[in-house]
Amino acid sequence: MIRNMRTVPDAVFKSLADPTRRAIFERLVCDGEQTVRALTDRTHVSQPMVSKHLGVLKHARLVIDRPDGRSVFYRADPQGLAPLVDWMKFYRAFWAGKFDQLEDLLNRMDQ
Amino acid sequence: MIRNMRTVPDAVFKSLADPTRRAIFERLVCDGEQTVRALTDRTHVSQPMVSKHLGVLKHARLVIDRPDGRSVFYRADPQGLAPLVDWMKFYRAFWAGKFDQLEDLLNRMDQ
DNA sequence: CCTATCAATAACCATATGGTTATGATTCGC
DNA sequence: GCGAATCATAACCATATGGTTATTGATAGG
Repeated sequence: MIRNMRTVPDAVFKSLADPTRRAIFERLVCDGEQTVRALTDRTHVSQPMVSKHLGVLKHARLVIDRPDGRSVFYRADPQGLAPLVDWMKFYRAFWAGKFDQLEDLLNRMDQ
Repeated sequence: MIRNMRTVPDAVFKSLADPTRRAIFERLVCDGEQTVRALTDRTHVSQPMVSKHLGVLKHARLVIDRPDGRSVFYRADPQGLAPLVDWMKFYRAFWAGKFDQLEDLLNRMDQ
């Protein structure tokens, strides 16, 4: 349980720490599978940078790539957020009954 | 709603990206309020570094400090995780019914 | 084929970041 | 009051990181 917190892949936290990278991830979530080109056209950074960011996201298993011809399509992978959810679960369990505010927040997640 | 994703404070994501900082935060969660000294004794880094990390966590509103004499006690603030929860909520809403795995994970958060 | 397009790599740069030791500012115990 | 303890800041260093502009390696199209 507690050991879980240590085994959480750093990669996920590090990946989501950069706003540009989050923006790319959000774009993939909202607009679905897209090529590097399409993503580049919608960010303010260069194509190589987009490729780099996608590489980081891929390493963290937050996105999945699908090469097709000379294009490479990327899509968000929901399972990639599992480590984050597990990490939150730990705090929820620990704080249960102690801090009502967090409890409320997590309850509202279930609306 | 979608705008929420942009207004999420970077500070929280950036704070949690560093493993040493997460370790300090986890220590505060598990063991409760502690002085800088106590925290320093339980990490492998120097006292100034612990102070710096605590400064970052404090800026992200993940911890609260309480000076007392020459000691300064720090404790974790549950509300500080709210931005993270909101961010997750967005993905839950977006993926609801689409990706069962994430749905299951988030449902299990409510046990 | 020859060229244009696409994505990844290389080479490079500036700055942010995590770490250190030294110093300062308070406060406590004697 | 004086020395020791506690924490923050300063000064500094090495490396990681986000960014750029070439360049390369494929593939698609005329």
